[in-house]
Amino acid sequence: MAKFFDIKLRSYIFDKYFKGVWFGEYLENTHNFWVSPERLVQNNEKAIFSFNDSWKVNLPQTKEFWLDFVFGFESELLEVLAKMEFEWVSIDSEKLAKIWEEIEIKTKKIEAEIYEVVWEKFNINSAKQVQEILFEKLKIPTSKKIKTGFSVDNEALSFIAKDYAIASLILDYRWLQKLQSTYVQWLLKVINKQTGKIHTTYNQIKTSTGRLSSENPNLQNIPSGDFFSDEIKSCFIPSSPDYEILVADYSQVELRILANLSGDPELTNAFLNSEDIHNKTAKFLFWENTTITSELRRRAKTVNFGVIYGISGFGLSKTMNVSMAEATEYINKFFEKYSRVKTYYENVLEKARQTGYVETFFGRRRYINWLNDANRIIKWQAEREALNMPIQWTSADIIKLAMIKIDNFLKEKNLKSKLIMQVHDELVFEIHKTELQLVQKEIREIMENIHNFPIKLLVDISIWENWKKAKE
DNA sequence: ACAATGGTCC
DNA sequence: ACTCGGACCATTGTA
Repeated sequence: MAKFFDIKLRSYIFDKYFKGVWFGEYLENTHNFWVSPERLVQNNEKAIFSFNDSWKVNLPQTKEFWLDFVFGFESELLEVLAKMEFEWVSIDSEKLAKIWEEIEIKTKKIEAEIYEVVWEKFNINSAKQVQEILFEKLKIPTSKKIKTGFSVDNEALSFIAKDYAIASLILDYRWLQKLQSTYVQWLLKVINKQTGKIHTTYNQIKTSTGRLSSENPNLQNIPSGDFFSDEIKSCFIPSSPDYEILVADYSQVELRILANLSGDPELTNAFLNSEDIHNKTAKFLFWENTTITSELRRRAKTVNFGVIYGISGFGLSKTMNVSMAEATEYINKFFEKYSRVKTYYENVLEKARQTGYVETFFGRRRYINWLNDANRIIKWQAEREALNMPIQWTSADIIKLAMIKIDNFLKEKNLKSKLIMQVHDELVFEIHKTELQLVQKEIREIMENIHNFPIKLLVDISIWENWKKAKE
């Protein structure tokens, strides 16, 4: 284990991770660990587990992850995460309360409009009741079928919104309701009364792709992009007027990693020439259009991300709302243009079938079990995971390394600035105003040079008086 | 308590 | 028999 200089911090970490759950016997094929609720015994900096087979939990990590957890940089990251959690995040609760009021008023208004249209009161939050109103009472044509009838999700409602005002009203209502219940209300609830701050928990061991997760509250899915979302984000403030919020954001990190891993010349050139990668994809996907509108760029972006996520014609057609034939054509065009990506993917799968695992750029492994399964659905699922994992986990590793290095830097120089949040490819800091130049420069330096890739990593840095979304 | 549905983020 | 990777959370409705 890493040596923790602070006894309080150390006991916090042991509490958090090792009190109830520790790895005992590892079962190679299922990623299952036999664990026990027994206390851990602390002995010479080592956690020793007292066995008891009364519990079994399913943790997604492989044996390699746990080895790294103990001997590699995950243990150093543990300390950084604990410090972030200790610091907490300041929030402007008065402003948040005001937003709550505003949203409440708007919601009431839209609610009344909806009731007026249908001449009836019903619970708009209930999918079942919305189904009844739309499809039975108003006889609106249905689209997507689900288990219990016809879907009334965003996609289905958007589809009929141009003909039926009620659909767009419900969409508006839902959006506000979502913001209110999941974000504003939840944040207000978890603000600590004494400190006025919020306290999230970062989980290091819950995802199967090496990313962190955040809960109670989840700070990694705060919405952005529209008026109220930005209002909510602006409630995240520095802990004192001496600080400012710095957001450091890896630019297109997963596509850059894909370019580095595959060595595809087209992708590589695009990044070396600082082209807009989504525009580039759009240009040959929709070649018949001379100008690339923002809509076409958005669709090309979906294709680009689809490739990272392990593409399939069916899935892409669903997210892009096009026919399967059209989606398949986009995929074919993509692989035609970026042909080395295709070879790279084939090689990954080939190697995975032979060895049973895929690995990240830094050599971490994940064992994939169902690559030769007789059931096609299972097999394809395994293939998608196999293709996505090296990319997503490599980028997760990169930002984790950056967090450790930046923390070491701040510690060594005895600076006041602090890392306060992580959102997958984005780090959020509180920077003391006197340290602004120095720290900003160093953060960029560290993040961009985690590894000397042929295609450099790029970081966008922006400084705000509160937490706004950094530009894409 | 739990399943189904829906929605937000990278 | 109908799938794009990874997360967390709310509400309703059924058990």
